[in-house]
Amino acid sequence: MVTVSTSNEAYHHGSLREALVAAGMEALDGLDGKEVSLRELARKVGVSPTAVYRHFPDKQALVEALASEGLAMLGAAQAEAATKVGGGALGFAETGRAYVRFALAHPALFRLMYTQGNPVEHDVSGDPAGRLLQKMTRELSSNIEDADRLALQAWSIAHGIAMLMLDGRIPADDALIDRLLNTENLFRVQGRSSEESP
Amino acid sequence: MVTVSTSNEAYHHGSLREALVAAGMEALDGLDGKEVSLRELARKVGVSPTAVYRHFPDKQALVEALASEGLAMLGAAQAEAATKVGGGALGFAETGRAYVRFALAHPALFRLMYTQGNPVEHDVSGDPAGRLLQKMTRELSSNIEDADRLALQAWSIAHGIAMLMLDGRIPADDALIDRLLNTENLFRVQGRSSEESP
DNA sequence: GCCTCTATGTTTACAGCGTTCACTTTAGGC
DNA sequence: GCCTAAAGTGAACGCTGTAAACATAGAGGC
Repeated sequence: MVTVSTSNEAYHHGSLREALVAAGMEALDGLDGKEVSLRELARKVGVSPTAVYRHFPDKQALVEALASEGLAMLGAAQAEAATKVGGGALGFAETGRAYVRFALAHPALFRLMYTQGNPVEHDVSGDPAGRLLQKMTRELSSNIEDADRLALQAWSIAHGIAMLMLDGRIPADDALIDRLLNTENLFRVQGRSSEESP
Repeated sequence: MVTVSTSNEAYHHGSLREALVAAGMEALDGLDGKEVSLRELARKVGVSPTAVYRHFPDKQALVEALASEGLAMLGAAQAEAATKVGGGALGFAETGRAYVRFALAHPALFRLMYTQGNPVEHDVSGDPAGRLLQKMTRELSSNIEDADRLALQAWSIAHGIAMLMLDGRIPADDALIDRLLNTENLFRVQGRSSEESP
């Protein structure tokens, strides 16, 4: 039973949707492997399973609501991390760390955000974290093309680290995050690879 | 109904396990979002659902069998791609491309390999793709520490690109794969970031 | 050549899931 | 104060993974 913020049992008053999302976010903290169940959330909120369908067309829609809530949280965490060090290139690096740390702090939510969430299909407008990333890289780069490339690369690295750590492929170690996010060494290898090309 | 390789209906003869895995691999091609069902595989093979439990303790074990089959396929694809260009640094770069291409070619299998598969928990011995990666990076680097760092970074980038493309966050475009895997530009930004640090 | 034992299958059953349909309750506008 | 539309309920369907009891087939020992 989740105690909804204001009036305790004031359903039939429009708060069910928010209560479900709140219960969902709460349920997502603590279970990583298993996925959240619609009936379980209904139970937690004290309502019959079918009541959910008055507020969401199906489970997918409920899950997407959780996903976009998560994206907002992530965006906020990144923005805070960036401004705390004064923005700029240093702030940009900090958003990467914040990204991975967020994933480790909320494994189930993070997974859900990217596997279930509305795909945003190459449009960044509905994704606060994506918007911030685009803004920062465009400030750092001289032209938009470079900026967008950098944005996708940075995103890929951070996302890869996060996922591999969540999946237990790489130790979920804070120092390792820093070591991997620092990509100075990659230049050498890339250069060598170019030398060998005909 | 999947037609198992040798004798058509020679169950009760030890081929059920292989038939199930084959049916699983077949089922995984063609469905991305949904996950494979134990009962469905049993149906495809023409056997009752509970027969599966004579060969796998539970569904997870069956899924892990599929995962390790997938890891073997990936390792083979990468090795082939690397040798085709003559190995070396160029071959190393090629394994990255092969990794992402494999993910795009077998989305459901790839997801399953990394989210469900036996975590290998930081031990690379049961993972052919991981072994190859370790071998190549150690050949490319002067010391083991640099090599392992490079390995994890390269893995992270490729994995991030693959996942973001599978999840529809980034266009699944072949040219984009190359653009993102080429990380020469990252050096500049990283350098700037260092300048600003106190 | 028969008998038995074990590996491999089947049947039935249970609890949980998402979802549909028909129904009831409730709150608010006239 | 009624009436209507919104919101929640209950029963049911087909699906899932899994457990327990039972059936059968084939190999090995005699």
